[in-house]
Amino acid sequence: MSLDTLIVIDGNSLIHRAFHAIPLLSNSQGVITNAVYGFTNMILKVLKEQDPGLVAVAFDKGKVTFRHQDFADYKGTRKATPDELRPQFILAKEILKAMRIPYFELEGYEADDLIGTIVNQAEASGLNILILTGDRDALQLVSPKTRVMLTRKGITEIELFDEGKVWDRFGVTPGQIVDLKGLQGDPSDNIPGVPGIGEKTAVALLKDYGSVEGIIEKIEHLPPRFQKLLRGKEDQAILSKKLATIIRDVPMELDLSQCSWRGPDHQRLLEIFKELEFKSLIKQLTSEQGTAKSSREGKKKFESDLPPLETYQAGYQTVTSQEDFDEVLVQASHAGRAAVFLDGVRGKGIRAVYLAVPGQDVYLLTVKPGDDSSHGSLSALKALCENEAIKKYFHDAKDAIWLLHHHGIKLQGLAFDTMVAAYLLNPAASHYDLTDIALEHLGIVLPPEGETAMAARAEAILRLTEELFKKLVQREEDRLFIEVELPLVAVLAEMEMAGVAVDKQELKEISAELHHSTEALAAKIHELAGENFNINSPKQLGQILFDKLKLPVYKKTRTGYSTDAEVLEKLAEEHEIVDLLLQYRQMAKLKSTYADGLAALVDPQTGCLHSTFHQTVTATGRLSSAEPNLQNIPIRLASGRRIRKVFIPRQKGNLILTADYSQIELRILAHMSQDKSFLDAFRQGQDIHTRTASEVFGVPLDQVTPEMRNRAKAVNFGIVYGISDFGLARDLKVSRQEAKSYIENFFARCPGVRHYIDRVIREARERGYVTTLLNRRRYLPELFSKNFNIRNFGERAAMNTPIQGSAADIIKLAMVKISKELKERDFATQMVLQVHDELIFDAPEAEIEPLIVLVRDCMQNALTLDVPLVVDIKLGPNWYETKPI
DNA sequence: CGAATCACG
DNA sequence: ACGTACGTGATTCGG
Repeated sequence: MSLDTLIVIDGNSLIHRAFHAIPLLSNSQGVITNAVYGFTNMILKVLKEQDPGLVAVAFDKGKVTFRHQDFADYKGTRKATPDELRPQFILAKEILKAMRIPYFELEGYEADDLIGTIVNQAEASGLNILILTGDRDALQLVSPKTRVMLTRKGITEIELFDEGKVWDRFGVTPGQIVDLKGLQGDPSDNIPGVPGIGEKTAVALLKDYGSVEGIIEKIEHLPPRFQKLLRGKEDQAILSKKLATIIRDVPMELDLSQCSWRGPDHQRLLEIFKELEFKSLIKQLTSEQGTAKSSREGKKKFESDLPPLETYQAGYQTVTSQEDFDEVLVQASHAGRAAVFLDGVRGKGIRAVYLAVPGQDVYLLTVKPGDDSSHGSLSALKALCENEAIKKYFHDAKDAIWLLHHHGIKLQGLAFDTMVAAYLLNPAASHYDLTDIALEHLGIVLPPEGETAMAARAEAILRLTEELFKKLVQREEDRLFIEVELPLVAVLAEMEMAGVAVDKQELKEISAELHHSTEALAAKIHELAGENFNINSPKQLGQILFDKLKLPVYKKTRTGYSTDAEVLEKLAEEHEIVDLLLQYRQMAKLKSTYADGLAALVDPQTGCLHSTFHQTVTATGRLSSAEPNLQNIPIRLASGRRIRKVFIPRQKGNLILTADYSQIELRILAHMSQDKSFLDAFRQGQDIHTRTASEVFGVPLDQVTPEMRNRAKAVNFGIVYGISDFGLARDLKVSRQEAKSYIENFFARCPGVRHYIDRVIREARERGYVTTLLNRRRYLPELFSKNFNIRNFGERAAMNTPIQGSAADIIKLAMVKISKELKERDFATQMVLQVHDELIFDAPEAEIEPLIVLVRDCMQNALTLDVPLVVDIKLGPNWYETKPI
């Protein structure tokens, strides 16, 4: 803590900087907060780092300053303050009040001048001064006692200027900064300076003559070309200097004791941060509170004279004896429900159990090392979790199931998952941390660490369960949650834990082969290039192709030449290296991502890959798969398809069975649009792409050529994605004109689809969201963007989400049904993977026949549409060799 | 840690 | 006149 340090902040400068550096953020009420967020963030950071004894902020006030009286065009190039920014000044001042930092403004003066005046007085008092600003003009105030912290590009980085640094950077003393500006001018303030004189000249002249006045006085001694530039511009130079000069004697009452800083009013600050939804700042504030206690002495005053932070605290009792465990169980049993927070790490086990029982305290059941589920707290946990009559609420129940599984406990009676519920309420969020959703839905701040914090989490899960369920009911998403998403949690957990068996030997062989192919290809590529370079580096590759070999540049990326497959294919005729590159890329991808990538993740215990299926990631309702991603195993090219050979049944006598929905998205489109042609095609069992070709090209079904069918297929895809002639043209490699005519023909023959698309977009604009067949909801704020591209994106997403999301609804429903049936009927078959429209099973040969009936029935009848749902089933000794039955 | 690239539905 | 398909995850490079 430096009691004799004063920090002076240029409020206007920082807020403007932040406004332009940060994209327009807003809270859920639509209040735009980007500038005030950046401003607050920066101030907090500096206060934390410098820990000053005194702080003050200065703002501009009034439209006309004395500078305008001298020079009407002063700041003439400045644009009016944007509408999004103006209200943020008020917010910033509110925050300053909460931080108990005084701010100054005076009619007719700029922030700079107030800063100059404050600095002058503070220097006289012997204080050390730090000025925080984005405005280089402030550098003129640098002195032995005063330094300037200048924000660099963006706002996160700060550069500290003392006298030496100013000299190093500009070649002048701080006092000469105004002379520099008088000569050079400043376009951003519309200060003219002397035309023709730039930084170099100005610095050289000042070195010799000291100041603008000095130069003018000795104008005769100057080299003729400088004389020419300066003659007649003397007044302009003097005026420019005056405009750039910060005045230091603004007539204001200033008592530096006003500026002494006692730290913020945490409670008020937290209120504002909550209102503005500054989650990261809230976290920062709360965690500082947590650590402040143990930190150095200077912080003590924070504790003594400030109210405690209003974080959410839950009372809790630590339970250790067997009698108490029993008592907790009785209470939970009596209540019929309990929220469970497990403190533990997947794969390592549970450290502690926190139970929130309605009407009771939170209970902490500590787990002693060596405890297992046969005695101690874990046996109580087992009794609780395996009792189906007691409803259990979790946040991220799938993770809990894994943790429980580690201790041999099988969860029964899962009744709520706050993470999944929060996802349904807003599938667009990037994450669903308990802390974040507690803040969003309950308005409480969870403390960051410690037993109290964990107890608070259990309590929060209990309260969130009530709140989120209420919201789901309001949205009519409660059935989707109860009947699909919640039971799916357990299904996914089981799939993950079972994993899919892998032929490690085969994987090794593939890797070795790919090693040889890539090495050989790389050697040839280097030879053709005439030098060795890193083929994996798009930058180096671009230099070889376009600088050295002079191949034509069709496409550039933001950072340089594009070298993607599309570009390389165009260049194939130009140079023989190109085809080798395409092959190399293919092989390298297969090796690193698949052969080696998968091998590294095989569980040595089980010989299986245990992917994680994420249920709260996509905006549309689909699942995603990670570590490894088993939803993008190659199939399109023969070379990659081989990878599927390594996915095998877990034991001898088992087979791989796959079941995929045929054209599910287009069937959903037919159902939702009620388009005559689409309904008819599916009801007749026609090939949908052939049917579309027949419509688009105006020929009978039996005269559709493969070429026509292919183009129609792309049109159908385009419809699902939110078509554009440009995209279709690129995909089909036909002219934009031609693509456009396909689309026009399509809509002419399928008016139901056009009307459907129009309706979806209209409703999305009216309501702000779109829905799926099972009422899954996605908000699309992009529809209201002023940015053309973002708005168009919103419209395409509005068309696509009901289709993609409904397909997700249907397969999820099928998964739940299948899993239930398999269990009830005691099948040994294991569902192992889901790939969006396909399910993969590892099944004993003896079960295949009934399994086919079961799977087909569950999938085709998951939901009744106005067209049939068709499922194709294949069977084989591995995922590669599955054949239609 | 973002950008580029490429694998899937 | 804008610049373009929708939804994901992994690897690699290089600032």
